[in-house]
Amino acid sequence: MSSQFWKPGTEKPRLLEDEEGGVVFFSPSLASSSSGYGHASIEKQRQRLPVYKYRTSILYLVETHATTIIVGETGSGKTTQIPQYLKEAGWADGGRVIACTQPRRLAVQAVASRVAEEMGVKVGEEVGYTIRFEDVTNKVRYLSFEALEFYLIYLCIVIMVDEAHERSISTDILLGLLKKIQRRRPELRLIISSATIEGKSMSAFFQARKSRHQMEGEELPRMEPAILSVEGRGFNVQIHYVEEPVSDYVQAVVSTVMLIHDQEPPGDILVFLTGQDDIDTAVQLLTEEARTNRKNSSGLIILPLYSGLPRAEQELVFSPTPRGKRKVVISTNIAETSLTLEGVVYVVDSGFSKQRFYNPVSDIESLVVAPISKASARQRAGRAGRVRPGKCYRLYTEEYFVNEMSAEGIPEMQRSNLVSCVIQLKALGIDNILGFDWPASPPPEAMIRALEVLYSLGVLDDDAKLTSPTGFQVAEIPLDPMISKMILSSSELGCAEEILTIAAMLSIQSIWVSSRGAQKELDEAKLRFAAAEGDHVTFLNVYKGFLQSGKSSRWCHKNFINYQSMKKVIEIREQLRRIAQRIGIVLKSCESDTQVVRKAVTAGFFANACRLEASSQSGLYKTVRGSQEVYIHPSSVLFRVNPKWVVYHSLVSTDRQYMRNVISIDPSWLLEAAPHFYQQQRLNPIVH
DNA sequence: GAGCACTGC
Repeated sequence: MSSQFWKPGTEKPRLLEDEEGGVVFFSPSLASSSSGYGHASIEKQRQRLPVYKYRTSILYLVETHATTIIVGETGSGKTTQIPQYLKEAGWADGGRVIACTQPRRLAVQAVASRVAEEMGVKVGEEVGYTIRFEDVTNKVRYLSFEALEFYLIYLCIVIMVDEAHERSISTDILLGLLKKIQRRRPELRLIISSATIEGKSMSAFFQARKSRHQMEGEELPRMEPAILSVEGRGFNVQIHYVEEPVSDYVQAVVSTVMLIHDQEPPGDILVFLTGQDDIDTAVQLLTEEARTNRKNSSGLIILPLYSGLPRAEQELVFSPTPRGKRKVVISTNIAETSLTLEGVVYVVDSGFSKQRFYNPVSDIESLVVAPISKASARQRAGRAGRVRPGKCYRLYTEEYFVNEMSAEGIPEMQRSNLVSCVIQLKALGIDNILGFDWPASPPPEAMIRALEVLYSLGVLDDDAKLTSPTGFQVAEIPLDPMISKMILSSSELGCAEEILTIAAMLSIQSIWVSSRGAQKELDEAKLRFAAAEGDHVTFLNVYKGFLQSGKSSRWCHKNFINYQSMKKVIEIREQLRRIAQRIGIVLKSCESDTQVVRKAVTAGFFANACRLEASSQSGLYKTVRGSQEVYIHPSSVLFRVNPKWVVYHSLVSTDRQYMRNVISIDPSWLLEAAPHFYQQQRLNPIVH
């Protein structure tokens, strides 16, 4: 392999889409290695990608270093190209596999098929992918740690962890695991790809390892990570700051957008705000402003963008801007990483986003508006430079950006509930959870809380080992352990068919069409399905109705139900049913006996039991466990009904703690479901 | 009377 280094070039790279996706596996090459690349035009296109001129350096660094950190913003083509370079250089020869992980599954197939196309093969041949419930390569899914290790040791030779800067829980687990595995298998090469310069802390993480024995004359890569910077976006973005801090960023957004529209040449505007509230307000203000105050404002097309938006409305932002018009998209963070808008030349950055925080003491996750990091700010700005040089207007001062804004966001690991994370590690056979070597350690309180919850569910035993069979079964189900426990209990209670429906319904965002304009109609539609027992039973009614309609989209429309969501529910339910069957769950229906359904829900969610305060006129509940003050969410069918005892599926913590998806229960079920958790004396004074 | 964004053993 050549040891030639790349020398900085002068040519500005042409901009091409950087794909994002899930897990791409390059299976061992069966066909002759490089003769399959028939399309000269594809070759040319590949060579025009910014990453191409780093090809030699990347191959050299991977050859000589155990870990290579590649820093570069999107648009470089690294996701699609680097695995191909490695394959062309022979890394996939001899039955070895090159793997690349991605944080978002939607685009996984997209990357895989794009790469397959470039290589002139079919997906599943030399290029494959693995996402939830779907494994085109048939190599990685449902493996225990031993099997995973086996897989990594004997098949994977290079693993590229893409978008590592996002620091999601799964990325951090993966990084911790890979470091562990690499110690035992020094020939394994890692590529950590990150959009931010945090490469340095990543480097320190992979550097800090115990020394290992190296055989005399053994050819092993250097252990200290290499860092390579790859240029990404094609066009400069000029940054503008405000001179004084703004007091009302929604108002500031409105005036900035109008300013751009008045003074700047054509080009779409992308605005980053925090949530639906902000966005709707801004859209309204801007629409009004455009209508009344400005003469040339007829050319503005103002569109909101957030994930809760109905599909059709979401798609409006992708329609090309008509000549003579200017599109203004007012978005949440969804446009920062998940969606890419073409044609954006101006970005307005409020400097805030909604972020999740977790309090392990109260066991409550909350969503709060918080300042973004520098890394985030850069990512937002970068969205202005995709088609030509752009401008980014930051609604905060330069002084603030330089001196006060934190360099990186807080890793998800340090601001989340960790039950799923702990069970995942346990399932991988990692017993010393508290001693696991994380890229960023989670708060010990959060770890301990997660262990407690899993213990109370009967998933872990006194030695914090997975119980048999419950623990192992729960670990097989790719859902929150409380949901999994609910499914297991439904087997004994004879209502697994119903509970699988509920589990599928709970695992998607919302089955209702969100329509602020037609709120009344939506509420009325909901009433048609509303069950006195609560939201879970209401889900069963909706599901039944959907099936009876022949899975009709018209029926959904008529009833304010999101057809896309229902299709997903059917799909997820089918997948869960397969898993349930495999782990030995008795798939029976309880017909219309809703009591057993509620008992099964209670068996998983007993920790979320709440009692209505006797004196409360306002629907105030307190959690049985921690006496937290909570309220039923206005979207629940039990809103204003306020049964005495309920369990909830999740809490939304805004100005108040709201229980979402609530079901009424009998308190005696709590003792049945978790006698160790609710000792007799804790409930007695309130039961009677 | 109210919903940042993702994923899955």
